[in-house]
Amino acid sequence: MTGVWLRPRRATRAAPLSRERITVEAVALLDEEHVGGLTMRRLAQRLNAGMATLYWHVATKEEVLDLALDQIFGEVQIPESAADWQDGVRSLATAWWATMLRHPWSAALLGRPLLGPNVLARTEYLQSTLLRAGLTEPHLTAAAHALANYVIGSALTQSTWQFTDTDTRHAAQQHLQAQQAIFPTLASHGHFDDQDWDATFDHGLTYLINGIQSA
Amino acid sequence: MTGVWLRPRRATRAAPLSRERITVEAVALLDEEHVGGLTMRRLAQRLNAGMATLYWHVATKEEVLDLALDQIFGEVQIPESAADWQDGVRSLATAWWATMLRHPWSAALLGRPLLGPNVLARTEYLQSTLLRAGLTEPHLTAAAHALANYVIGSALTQSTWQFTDTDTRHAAQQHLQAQQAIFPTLASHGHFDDQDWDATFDHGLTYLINGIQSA
DNA sequence: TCTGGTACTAGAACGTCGATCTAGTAGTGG
DNA sequence: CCACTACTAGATCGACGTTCTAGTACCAGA
Repeated sequence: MTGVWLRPRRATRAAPLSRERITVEAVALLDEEHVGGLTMRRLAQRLNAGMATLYWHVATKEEVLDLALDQIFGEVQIPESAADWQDGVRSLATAWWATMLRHPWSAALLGRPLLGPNVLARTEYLQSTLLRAGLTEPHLTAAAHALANYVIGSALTQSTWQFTDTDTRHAAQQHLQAQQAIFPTLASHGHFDDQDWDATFDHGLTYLINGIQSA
Repeated sequence: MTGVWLRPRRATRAAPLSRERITVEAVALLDEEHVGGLTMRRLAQRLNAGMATLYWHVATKEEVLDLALDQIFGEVQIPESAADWQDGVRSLATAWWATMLRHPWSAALLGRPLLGPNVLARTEYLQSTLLRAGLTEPHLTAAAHALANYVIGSALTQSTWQFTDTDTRHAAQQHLQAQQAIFPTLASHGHFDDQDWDATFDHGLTYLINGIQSA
């Protein structure tokens, strides 16, 4: 070769992989294809990398899921100024719930300890808000867990329902109607009917907050 | 051969498989080895059957999980007589929660529609109790879902914690202490400390019931 | 007593997964 | 120029969910 200009540029390390890029791509993949669609192979492929490259940055698939889960909790906006603690708690809980529904796969991934920085920051806000509201033990712990568990449970059942295709939903309703004699209340009050989930969530949250307030 | 008594009994179809036996064995296997331990091969082996035999009775592994999940909800005792609706609701919710913790894998399986007969029967009790208490729409739906979601969320977070080995739990606590500057409330109030989970659950349930009552 | 069909069974096979192994290459500090 | 670290590709492994092939036991009817 006679010179730099003629010699093909050495394949410049294309786009070095990083834990951040993996996390972002994992979230995108999960958003598009849910939990079952995330395989290490597909993730590596989308990142234009091989398997070993992926495993260089990450020990297991579980780690990828941990990273993806904490990543989306970063979207939950922490209230900057709230009129009172009820307002702050309500804002955080609602934002948390909305984020999980925006990434419905997140509910299916919850069976793991949540220790990422984003989760901790939001839990810290929740607990400190309740503390400033004057709650003491054991109310503080109980209230914080109750609120978190309510949000998690709501997001889980709702995103499950959201993932169930329309045919199955209709079949479920008919299944219930057919057994009207056994489940009269469920059948007549349409437990599985499509409904205003936002309002139902907010309603339940109000019950809980009021219950905490008057304790 | 000269007679029935001397002729060896035709290998009587050893122990014909049934959906019930599969369900029971699946629950046992899940109890012993959690979700990851349940494979169709191992399940078939424990039933002294081959793969095709298992798939004759059941279409997919998902079906097995659906059956196992509904099976354990049969353990939840439906209150026969309750002093008032608060009492009935509290009994059901507590029994539900306790059952899920007795089978901690159940929380990880929740991301699926719950349409089995046992689940429906308990949901029917919950909703009919609230109806008899005088709740009307939209309170009826909101309260029923709030209670169910609280139970589910509590069982999920708690069985997750229960599955986390002691070392990891200690590491998590130290992790939190080390970041005391960032998460002061969590660090000082020991959000991840071992605690009386029963009391915490009951406390939160009281908040919710009181909130519903005064609505 | 035969015959066809249904209920049920075993074992091998297929494709894909998470994870690892082998075998490197680009860039950096000495 | 050399060794070292950071990083990469592709083949490979064992296990999984599921399906295929090839039956066997039993029952109803002829």
